[in-house]
Amino acid sequence: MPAHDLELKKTVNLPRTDFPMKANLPQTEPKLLSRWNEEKLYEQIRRSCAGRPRYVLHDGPPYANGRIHLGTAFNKILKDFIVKSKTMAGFDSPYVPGWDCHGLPIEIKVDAELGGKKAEMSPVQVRLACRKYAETFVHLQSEDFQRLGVFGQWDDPYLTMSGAYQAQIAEAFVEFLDKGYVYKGLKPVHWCMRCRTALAEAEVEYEPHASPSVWVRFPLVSDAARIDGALAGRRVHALIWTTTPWTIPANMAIAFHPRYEYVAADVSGDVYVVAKDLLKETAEKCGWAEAKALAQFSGGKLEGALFRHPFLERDSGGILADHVTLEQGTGAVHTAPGHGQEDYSVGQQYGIPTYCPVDADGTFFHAEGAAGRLPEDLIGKSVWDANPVVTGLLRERGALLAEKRIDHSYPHCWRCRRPTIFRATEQWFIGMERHNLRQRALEEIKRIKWIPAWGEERLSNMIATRPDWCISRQRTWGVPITVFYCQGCGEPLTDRKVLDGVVKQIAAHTADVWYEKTAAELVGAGAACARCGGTSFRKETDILDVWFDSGASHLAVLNQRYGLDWPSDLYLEAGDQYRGWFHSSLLVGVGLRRASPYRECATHGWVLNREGQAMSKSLGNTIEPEEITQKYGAEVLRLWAASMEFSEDVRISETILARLTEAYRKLRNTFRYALGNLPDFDPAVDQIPAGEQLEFDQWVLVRTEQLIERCRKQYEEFEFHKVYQALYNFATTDLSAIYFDVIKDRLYTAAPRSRARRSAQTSLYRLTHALVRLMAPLAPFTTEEAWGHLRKLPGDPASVHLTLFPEPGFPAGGLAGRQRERLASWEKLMPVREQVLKALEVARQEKFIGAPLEARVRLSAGRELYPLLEEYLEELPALFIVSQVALDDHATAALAVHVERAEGSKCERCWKYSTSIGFDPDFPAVCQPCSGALREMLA
RNA sequence: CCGGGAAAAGCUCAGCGCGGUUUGAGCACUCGAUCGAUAAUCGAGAGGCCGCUGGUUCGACCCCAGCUUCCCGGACCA
Repeated sequence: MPAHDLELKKTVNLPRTDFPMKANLPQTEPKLLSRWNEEKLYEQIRRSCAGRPRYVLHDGPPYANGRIHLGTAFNKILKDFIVKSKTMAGFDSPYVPGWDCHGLPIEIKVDAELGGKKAEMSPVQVRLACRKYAETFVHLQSEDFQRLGVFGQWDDPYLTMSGAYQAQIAEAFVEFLDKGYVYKGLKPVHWCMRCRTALAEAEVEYEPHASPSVWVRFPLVSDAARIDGALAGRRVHALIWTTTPWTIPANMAIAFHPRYEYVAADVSGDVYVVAKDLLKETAEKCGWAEAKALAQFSGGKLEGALFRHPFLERDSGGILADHVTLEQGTGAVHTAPGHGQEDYSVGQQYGIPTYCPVDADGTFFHAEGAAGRLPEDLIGKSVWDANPVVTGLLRERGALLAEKRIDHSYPHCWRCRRPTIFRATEQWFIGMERHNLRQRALEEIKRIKWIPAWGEERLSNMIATRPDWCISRQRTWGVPITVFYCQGCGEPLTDRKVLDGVVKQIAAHTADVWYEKTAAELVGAGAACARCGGTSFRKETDILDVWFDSGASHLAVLNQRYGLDWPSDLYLEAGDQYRGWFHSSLLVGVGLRRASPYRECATHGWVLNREGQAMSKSLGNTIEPEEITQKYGAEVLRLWAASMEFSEDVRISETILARLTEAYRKLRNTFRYALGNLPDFDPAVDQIPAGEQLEFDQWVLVRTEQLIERCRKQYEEFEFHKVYQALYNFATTDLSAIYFDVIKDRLYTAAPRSRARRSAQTSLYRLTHALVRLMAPLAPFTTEEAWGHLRKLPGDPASVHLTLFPEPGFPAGGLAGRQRERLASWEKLMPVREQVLKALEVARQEKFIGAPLEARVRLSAGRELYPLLEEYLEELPALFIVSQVALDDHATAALAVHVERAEGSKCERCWKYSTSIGFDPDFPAVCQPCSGALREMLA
């Protein structure tokens, strides 16, 4: 390169900036995070929002067990989008994160860690171990979430195991009790008779087991003709099959499927009602030589029929249930509500008592709740020993038609490995019909805004059909059900004053106080049993369902303590929470506050892998958030979350992340280009009023205004993927491909302080100022970095996260209406530009030109376009990035583009071809405009 | 099996509350340009039985029904 070229190059205003091209996110993000921490940025944001209208997103507590996964990361990032965008839209939007700390999964993990030691430990010691376990993961998860750039009150989150929260849970229970929602009832649960304990689903293991299966007949005692005329006067029986003969004493009903076809089969005089499709198999099992069908009818006919228990003095009614199947048995299902979950729920529907004559040891006793006294042979016998006794009784009465051992998988206790049983135990319930709770909840659902709309139907269906809420668990790690029982008569003590006193003690000492103190200490002086006047009590040992804990979060958190209001504006969780948190929170809200704790409820989808399948640890197809932050940076993970339509299931894969990394680079380079061309631009003095800018620079500002409008609206509607696409398309198309490319010549070659260059810089500055803020909720790290490199206007805070979104009128404010109208011309010129670029491409393919600046473009156009092109002829070379543009006088109908070699020679400074090279003797190698610029620079 | 949801270029998304020309964008891809945004930038091109099958209609990606696959919750297995 000749010496004078070097000299000329120095006079070109090339970009320079400290904003690096390479982000190095995994290294730079933690630095920014610690800076934000030191500066207490979240608190600054809170202070800056004082007095604004409030917008409360109430955080659903993740379970404090294990590290975060992509699902929880996705959830938190989405919440952060909402909180940050609401804040920047002018709301006071605090974010108080929380954790769900009680419950079985933790207790089981701790159990496993403690092993045999647990037996020697007191409940308080076990609870302490659970608390420590939960604390560990609260801290780990907190760090993980903060690493993602989620802003919030991390130094004071809500924990369901804190004393205050536990007291709130207990208080909520007491209120439910006081208002009359709570009752004590029986419900079958997995029960280990050796350990004398209820077992959760997670605590039973299925192992092979041999059971004595039996076919038993129940004679019909109601009018057979009502089932079918052909049965009048016949000896009709229902025929049931069961693998647990010992539950026959607890039989209370016989269930039929409402839509299946049944036949009444004559077997040597006795008539048996059996599902049509199971007749053949049943005949084989029972050894019937001949079974003649007398009648056929649908199961619905059997509802209300009465059958006599084979050896007890009571009748079992015919009922209808969808759970009856045709896979095994007879299609007539022995129903013992005290010993089976489905039997129980169908029993509830028919108002059949949950009768359970088996005690905690698994032995029979004379229980209340059903007619017919058990034979003394059974009393005191364990259920396993009772099997032969029952079959013996059945055989004696001629009720046993067949018996056959069956090997099947059967639930066993995970501790002692013994087979378990289903046994009705006393449980606490919240009655869905009490005070019309169900109906009121359904009404309330209609008032909530659901995003997406189908959420309403989904939760309504669940609430409409759910059974009463069983809120008790036979566990240690949780909030105790704070009820006492009279030692004398067993009556529960539910005196509100006493229970309120307990709540206070929990608030002061955590719920451990329930286990540390005696009943007498907790009750205090002066309490007496309402029934017998007794003054000595024992404590309830059950704890509350953890869904009750988290369902009460709105009571514990949306209050003064956290500076929040009840109800919240929004809940946002994955779709599994219709069964969980959305559900329990609504019931607690409607029950205790007569309204939903959320005005809006948004759902996001599940995170799936590349093939669209669920990720699970057992399949080993998971990607950890930490992996992504370490390899790509949290910003890329956030862009991933932003680019997805979150209401549907979303996918993640290496390919997707690679794309996003590239998109990230493009966005970053957009900022870099703008910042690189602004080092000598002081917005306080160098800005040109919009009305005095070049039209093309006005045009890009108006485009920016449209972008602002769109983005603000889409943030408001939580359509983050549309914000992302809008921002990204704007950066790639409007800016990189068009505006930046076109103004490059002016920025580089015009005199630094010329109006032409300052006009472009003004647009660059203003659009960057807007763009950085628009993108801040999605990309908090990079926008903060860019903001730091952008010169501030008076009033601009140090952090972009303390700013508001740009107003739609911000970029081109001061532009007169007439000027705005003129910009429509530029929209019309854009298609012309596209055609010119195509023509240049053809010329390039033909090797007629290389760089576009070697070209002169000759246009001819029809009547419509010609005047416009003529008007803007001066601007066209810049817009097309060619050296010259000529316009043919005889206008053709359609636009035609001809590419010619540019006239003159190449200016060594601006590289455009010109006939004015050497015009200025002082600068012989440059064109006339360049010499002018050079003179200006030297002056 | 029941309740809810989803299916469109390789990827991420528009579009279709009001059915009507060959369905769009960006990225990725291919080819080319540039070497003054340079581990950047610009241009052009090629990619789609709009999951399948029926129906309504003069006409369907769009409306209706059924099916297939996937996801969430529940039931069953127990």
